[in-house]
Amino acid sequence: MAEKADSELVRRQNRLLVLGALRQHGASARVELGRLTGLSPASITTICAQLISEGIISEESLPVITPPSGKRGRPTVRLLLNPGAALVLAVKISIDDVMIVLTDFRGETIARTEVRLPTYDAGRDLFGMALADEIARFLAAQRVVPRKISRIGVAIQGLADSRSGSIVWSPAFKEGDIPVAHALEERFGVPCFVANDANMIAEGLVSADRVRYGGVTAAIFTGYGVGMGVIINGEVFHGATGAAAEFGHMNHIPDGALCRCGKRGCVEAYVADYGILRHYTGETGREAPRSAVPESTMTGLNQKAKAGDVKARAAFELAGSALGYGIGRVISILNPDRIVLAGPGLQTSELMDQAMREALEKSVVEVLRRDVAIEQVRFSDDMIIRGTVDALLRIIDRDVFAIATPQAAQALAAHG
Amino acid sequence: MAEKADSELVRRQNRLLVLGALRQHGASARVELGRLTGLSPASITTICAQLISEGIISEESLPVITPPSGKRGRPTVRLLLNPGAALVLAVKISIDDVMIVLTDFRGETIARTEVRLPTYDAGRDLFGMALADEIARFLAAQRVVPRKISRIGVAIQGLADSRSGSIVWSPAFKEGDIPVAHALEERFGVPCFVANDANMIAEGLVSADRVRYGGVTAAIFTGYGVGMGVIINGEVFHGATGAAAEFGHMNHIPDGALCRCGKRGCVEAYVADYGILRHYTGETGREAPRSAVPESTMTGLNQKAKAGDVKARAAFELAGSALGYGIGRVISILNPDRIVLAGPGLQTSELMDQAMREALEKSVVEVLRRDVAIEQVRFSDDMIIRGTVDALLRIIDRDVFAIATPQAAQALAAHG
DNA sequence: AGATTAAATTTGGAGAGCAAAAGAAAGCGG
DNA sequence: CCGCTTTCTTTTGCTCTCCAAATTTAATCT
Repeated sequence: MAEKADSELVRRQNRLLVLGALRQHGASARVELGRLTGLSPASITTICAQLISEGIISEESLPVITPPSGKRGRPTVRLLLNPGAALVLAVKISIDDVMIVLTDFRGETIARTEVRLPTYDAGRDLFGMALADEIARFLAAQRVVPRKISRIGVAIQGLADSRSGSIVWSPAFKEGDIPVAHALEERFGVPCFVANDANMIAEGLVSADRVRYGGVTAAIFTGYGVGMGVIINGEVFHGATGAAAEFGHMNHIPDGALCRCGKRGCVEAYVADYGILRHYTGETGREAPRSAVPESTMTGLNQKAKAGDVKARAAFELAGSALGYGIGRVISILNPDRIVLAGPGLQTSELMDQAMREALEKSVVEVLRRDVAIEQVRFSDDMIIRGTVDALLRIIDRDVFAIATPQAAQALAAHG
Repeated sequence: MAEKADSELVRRQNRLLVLGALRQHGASARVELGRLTGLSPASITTICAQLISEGIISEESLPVITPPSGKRGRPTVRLLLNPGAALVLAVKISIDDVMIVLTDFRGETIARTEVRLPTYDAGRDLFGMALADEIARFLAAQRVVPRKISRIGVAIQGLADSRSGSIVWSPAFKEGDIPVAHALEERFGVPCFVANDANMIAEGLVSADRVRYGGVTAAIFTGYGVGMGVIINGEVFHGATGAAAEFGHMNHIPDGALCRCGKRGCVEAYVADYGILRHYTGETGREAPRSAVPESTMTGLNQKAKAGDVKARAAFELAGSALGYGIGRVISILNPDRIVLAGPGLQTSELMDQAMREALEKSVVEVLRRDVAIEQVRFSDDMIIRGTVDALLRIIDRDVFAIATPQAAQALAAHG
């Protein structure tokens, strides 16, 4: 059942509203915050005074000589998130590679690094320590005291367990069930989460456009792997254990092509780069390659298809069809109002796009399809880190700064 | 973004908490409500006094001569939902058949009727009126003034559109897009919703056991059709338009068996009674039968399978396999912590159950399956109406009675 | 009958938001 | 140049909420 409500909850909620408005709209005057949140000027004044006294936001310092604004009335004083209020650390783990990004409370990047770190052959018990070492080295180089970090978020390909903070299964690791969050929390004394990379991209989408992606959206990403993030009422849906939206490993054809996960017939085994390539060369039964397929290979294959190569065309059509059936199954279960497709594959191959739409028409009744907007979005690798940062900042807003500190409230009351 | 919070929201939330506690635990004393809701005795007193003055709840009237309770201290005064606070009307539409149930605010049935009403050949424009006529007749017979009804809920097989309140597609109707809610709202001046029957059963499950079904649960119902209801954080998930969880019409095999919906390869075309029967007789390409398969037919088929009939065994195994692959796909997308299976098919056929589990093992990696509890629940036809009533009452609690009427508050303040 | 126990209510206070009034800081206009 | 207007912000006074603590109520126990 829901929580009981009291005045503390009211304050928490309204502080969150103010922080959210500032995050979404950038520097804003108090009147503007009033409009955005629906709160009265009086309440906005009180809440902002408290947030300022806590160092979470600050008034914009105007230049000494104010230029004529051309507007009458008392000039607005814009408020902005205080960059130094918190630091967050976003980590993206790929095969034998780690990207670490440090941002301030506004989400501006302070420093970033990408380093080689063995993952595939890393032992279950040692990886967390190795990652912590790498992060510690990065922080030391940046002269940042670990304690100053407020949250750490780790994005991975594959299955994450949000409860235990571990990597359940990932193509980047030979072993499974690798604990990560606990090791980082121990080392740095900071809460840490582990999540699927596609879910993090979805976090980024919500942050970028709350209106567009605020309903029920399924965002599907194709490339070397296939991932999905599901947004329900503006919140990324993680499922019971954090493994929701495993679109890539949803079965497409019983006893079908072998997938990296060891099962047969997964969507990924048809739609991912390596799947398309395998179907072209005709070796679908073999284990998938470990290393990524070079982009040039896929571009080349695409050109062959365009030139009329029958085998290449068949491979792309098979991929498009699998994707279409997969999307159809997602529509049947989730009834989304929007499907976002991102990934190099679709953008380059009309063949695949067409096969996808045909499969959708064949497998889903029109009445279920008719209200779903399907759109393509440009994908960049940076979206994963970006989304992880967005998720981290949202967590801090909600779990840390929305909660009023009694000291600040009292201090404010004492010498108003 | 979320709503702003104020004292009115606090009251609303806490009143809802009290109503919810009374609904779930039945008659309870004020102390008990305090324990259940986490509210202080003082607040409980105030809230209950207001709810009583509004006629929503009432104190239990004790017998004139109180028997010795054996307990010291001031005796508890139990509070209970006032049955007469509201009336709700739950309607279940099947092929050429309508069930109407009138219940009080506690959910106790006041009257019920089941009448023949042509649906399959009903015109799109006339059905709403015809249904309204039938309801009006029922209410007249019960001497209930339509205005006394607070909400109407209509459960249907097939696709409902919650926004327009219409039946988008249903096996009970030849035509599609049949408006229903609007006609009833016009006639009776009462808000009305239209929803899928499986979603209503899911509502019933949540009401019956909030703890068990409070996480992410997918409840799948097999029988003449195949349906699913998805529960996320204790709320039934309806999707963008109210058509979520269309498990039965999710594709299983591309270009597979013909389904009632006109597409090929839907789960239902393999798992529903008529699907199993067709596969036994070998006529999977034909249009599905309109009328329901008699239970005796399925029991007979089951016995044949047990006796070793190869074709019967194959039909059940095919059904179980389709169900297993379907469940696997649901697990991949939703990552539920619980799957509930209900329906005569599974309970009677171990063959089907076994094939289902084998398909699940073949199509979903162990790490995704391991945390999902799969349980069987006895299904009764009454669950649909029961769940619709539960949904209606929850709506009334939240949207009507949780909102404090200013008059009542003032009246209370005026003469203590 | 008085003591004990437990439920419910009353009282007084704190914190929240809001409407209305007041204050602050700019441009405008004679 | 100085008052007027405009607009943003703060202050004031009020109401609403919940809660802790004290009080009242109504039973049993001794």
